[in-house]
Amino acid sequence: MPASPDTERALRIGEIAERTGTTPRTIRYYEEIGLLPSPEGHVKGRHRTYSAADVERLEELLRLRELLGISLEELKEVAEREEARAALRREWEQASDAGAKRRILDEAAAHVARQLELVRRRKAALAQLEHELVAKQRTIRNRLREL
Amino acid sequence: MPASPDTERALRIGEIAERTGTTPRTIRYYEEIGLLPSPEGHVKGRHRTYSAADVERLEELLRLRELLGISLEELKEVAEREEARAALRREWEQASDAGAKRRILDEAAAHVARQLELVRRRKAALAQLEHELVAKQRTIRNRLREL
DNA sequence: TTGCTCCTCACGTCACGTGAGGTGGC
DNA sequence: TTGCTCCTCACGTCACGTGAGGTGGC
Repeated sequence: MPASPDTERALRIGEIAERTGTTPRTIRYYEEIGLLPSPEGHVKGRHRTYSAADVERLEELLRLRELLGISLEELKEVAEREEARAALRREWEQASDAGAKRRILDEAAAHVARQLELVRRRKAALAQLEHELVAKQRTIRNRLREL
Repeated sequence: MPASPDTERALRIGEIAERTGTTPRTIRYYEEIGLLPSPEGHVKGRHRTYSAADVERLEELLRLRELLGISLEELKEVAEREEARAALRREWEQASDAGAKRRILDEAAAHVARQLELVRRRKAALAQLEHELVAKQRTIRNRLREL
């Protein structure tokens, strides 16, 4: 019994689905359209196994989808950009001079700025809606007090 | 030429779609599934006409859908509840004693409270995401300064 | 070995998009 | 009358849901 090292636990699709609040079908579909990579060492017909890192990546994607309401096609672009930047980060230490480093950081900054922009616009719209609801609530309470 | 009274302008489906940021197809679909009422005096095969009040109602529904991500089935329930409350409001002045008025207001308050709850939960989730992005941004800026 | 959960088709569904072919109204 | 936009089918698509029938692993 080689015994999984406990630090890098292998999760089955049902477990990762539950942890991320989604379904196995959704995860397989995301894999099918290329939004998620085929999990490490998966052979057709056999069980998929996922790592804790996979949970985090999926969680992140689902959150962007849920909160920003972006399509899977757009989400794919986001994921690809993040993957590209992750690859760059791995080469970071050894290869790059200061100019290259600056370019990588500039790109990362632009990426984060784009997402922040979307998040803030949504937040503002929600705040507007909230204010309107609070105003309604006040009106109702005033009328109740008048009775 | 009777000339439209200008206060209650009749809008065509393309116009109301543009004003609410959606498409004619979506509006017809909402009508088809009973989310929107068939517009006042519409005969099959002939043009639909909408009022300014219709624009507001649709805008409201689209906003809830967009920002809260609720299904059309749930949206239908919301719309029906609002319709019922609007009907009650019209009867408000003449028929109801203080007890009935209180019940109507209590129901309205509960409705608004439910929506506020949803809006605030979403806002909190977005705020969390925003904070994480801002933290990332800070990290990137610090690294840039170190160059 | 028994029960799970997992697997792969494959068809169904929700919320529209997109023509096709035809009629209505400023 | 000419050009729009509108009309009603009806099929297509995106993002999965839901069995059907079968195999894998603690």
